[in-house]
Amino acid sequence: MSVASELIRGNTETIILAQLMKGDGYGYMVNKAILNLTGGKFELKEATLYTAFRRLEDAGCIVSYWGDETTGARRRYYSITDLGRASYRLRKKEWETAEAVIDKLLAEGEEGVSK
Amino acid sequence: MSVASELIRGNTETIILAQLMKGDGYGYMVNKAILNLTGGKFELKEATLYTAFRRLEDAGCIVSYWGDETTGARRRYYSITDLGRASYRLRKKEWETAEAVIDKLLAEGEEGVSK
DNA sequence: AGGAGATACCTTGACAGGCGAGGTATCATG
DNA sequence: CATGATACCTCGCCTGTCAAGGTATCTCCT
Repeated sequence: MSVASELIRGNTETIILAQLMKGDGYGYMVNKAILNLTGGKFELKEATLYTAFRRLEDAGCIVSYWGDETTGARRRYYSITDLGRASYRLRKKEWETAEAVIDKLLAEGEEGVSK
Repeated sequence: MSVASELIRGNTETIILAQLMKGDGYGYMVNKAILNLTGGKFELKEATLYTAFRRLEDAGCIVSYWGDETTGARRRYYSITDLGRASYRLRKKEWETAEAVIDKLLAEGEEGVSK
């Protein structure tokens, strides 16, 4: 089952930050990494990806620089900042809270739920 | 920690369906039930709640009828349909898939992640 | 030589869900 | 008779997603 993007919404920036926690990366690479990690179940659309990078940079969570490729297409690399690392940890906690809440609420529909 | 609504987005209809799986209910009651279940951590805003009911009804997932209260404010009750029950189960599965994917992607940011 | 496909970036405009702010009406309590 | 709870509804804005379009480079096949 592929993943409904409506359910990912609000997590794209955190997902990107998680990738950058491992080291600098560029857009296309980050997207492929996500695609591979999820076994093809999920992929950020380009427009979504680049607008998320833009928001993260505007917020000071990441900084960017052009790579010095002498061959092939140019690459804009992104590096996570201290603010970005702190933001990642906060967002992850928020996700875990939301996850627990939704799990609980959705379980309400199951039969035989004991009090 | 309260729950960022951006992270709940896309789940409100499923949350409502989960409540209606337990029996007919009206808007205000459903919202209070959610508030209580989450210990005040999460509450649907009225505008969100009623537009979600409208969408669910348009989609044939629920049907509504006016209660016959002889006192107090009038109540519009909602009843889940077979289509709604099927939709609930599907949406719940989709949520579980999304949850697993996001968990995996967010774990990427942790240190000491082995290959 | 030339076309296809991968790599790599970007922007615009539309869409959909959430919600602030406003409204209506009834009832209980102080 | 004012306040707060109950209970419903709508309008218009905001924000994140994404289809569709664009640019440019490189490799591979024919």
